[in-house]
Amino acid sequence: MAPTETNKKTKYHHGDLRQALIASATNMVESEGVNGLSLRKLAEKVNVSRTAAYHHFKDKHDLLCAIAAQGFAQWQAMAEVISKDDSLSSREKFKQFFLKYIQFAINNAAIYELMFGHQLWQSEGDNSALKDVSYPCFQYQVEMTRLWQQQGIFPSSENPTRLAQVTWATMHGLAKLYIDGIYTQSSTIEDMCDTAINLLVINKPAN
Amino acid sequence: MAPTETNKKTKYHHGDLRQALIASATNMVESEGVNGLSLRKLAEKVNVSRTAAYHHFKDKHDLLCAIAAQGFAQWQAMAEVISKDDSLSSREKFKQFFLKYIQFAINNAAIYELMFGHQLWQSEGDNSALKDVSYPCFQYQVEMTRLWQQQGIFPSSENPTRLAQVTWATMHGLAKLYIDGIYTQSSTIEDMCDTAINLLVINKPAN
DNA sequence: AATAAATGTGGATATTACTCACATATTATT
DNA sequence: AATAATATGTGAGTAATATCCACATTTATT
Repeated sequence: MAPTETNKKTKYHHGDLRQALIASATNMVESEGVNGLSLRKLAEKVNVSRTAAYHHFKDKHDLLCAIAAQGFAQWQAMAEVISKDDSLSSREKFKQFFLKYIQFAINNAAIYELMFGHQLWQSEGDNSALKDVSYPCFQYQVEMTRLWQQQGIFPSSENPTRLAQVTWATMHGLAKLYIDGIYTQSSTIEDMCDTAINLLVINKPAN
Repeated sequence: MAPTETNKKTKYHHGDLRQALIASATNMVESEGVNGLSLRKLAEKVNVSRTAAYHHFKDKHDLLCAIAAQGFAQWQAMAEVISKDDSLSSREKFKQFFLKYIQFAINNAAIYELMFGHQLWQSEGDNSALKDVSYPCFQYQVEMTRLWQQQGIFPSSENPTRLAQVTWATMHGLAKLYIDGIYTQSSTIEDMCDTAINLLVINKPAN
């Protein structure tokens, strides 16, 4: 997309307002939190009228869903990198998976809140866009869990979906614990992860 | 309805407006979610002026903190009942603790969201009232964890605080998973809890 | 070129949290 | 008991917000 527009100073149409809105909104959410995002301030920042966004997103909820969906895509990409890294043993892959998840959540705290918060999931609005991207994301983790069971890292007696849910729950709980500062101080996050992994994983038999 | 208002003398002062506000606000949060609570509608419901609440709570945030604090007190009471029940073995106590926690979260979903959500914890406002009640609550769990370690339910090699953090994280993650309907269907909550407990606890040695 | 569709604009509305000046009830002090 | 201080109520008003509406301009389709 490089039409002859460079010489035009003020063009009526933006060019790619939708992407500009998502990008700028993501920034605002990251820097000021979810509640720091208002459509008016957003419009100001993108130099566009207050109501322009409504031609690209049904409402604020819809815009937030788009931001969260982007977050899921990012995490999915990271997970695939770990999964396909042949230099790692299965055991190391799980550990990396766990640690990178926490790291991702911490580095994108406000986006993470959006991805997994009640604001979008519990809303009555249409969050199918969110589910469409998050569900395969979780299914991917189920598949990895299945492999980990075969490698003896998790008990093969358990249902892989349940196992994936429990490991995700633990990761999610730790991430929230850290991000919101509940029951914890920031210095202990590594210890917490170590303890969690020790508990969840079947210990390698001493040989 | 339709009370004879002619002979009824409406008092200028309410009597115990603070408690009435907390109670009614709790109801509104439970039935319509956190975002369903507006101070105006609340004032209407309690039959009081829009601004009356500001004599009892600094702002909306302050009122929400009071609701959440009440939630912590309730859970603390439930935890103590389990802990002091002599008819339960230590192992059964942990299981009960885990299951009752999830049950509490599900039965009070909106309040639970308030208790552990970013809205109050991440805010810049004063949430010391919240921390004052939630911190002892967690310390209690640490003490119980210490005992469970002595009973061989958790590895004694781990730091009890870390263990309590990890078990709380798992419980919290499962509760959120269920409540928000992320990655899960409601029918599998019991299986998920079973799997979680199996993973976290040291298996009783076959005898 | 004509027309339709997409994408922009400013004006308007309803809801919201919150502030302010003031009214009335309760209590503490004399 | 009288009075002062304090607690607790009221209504008017403000600023911010999400969203709707009628209309303007640009782009795509025929």
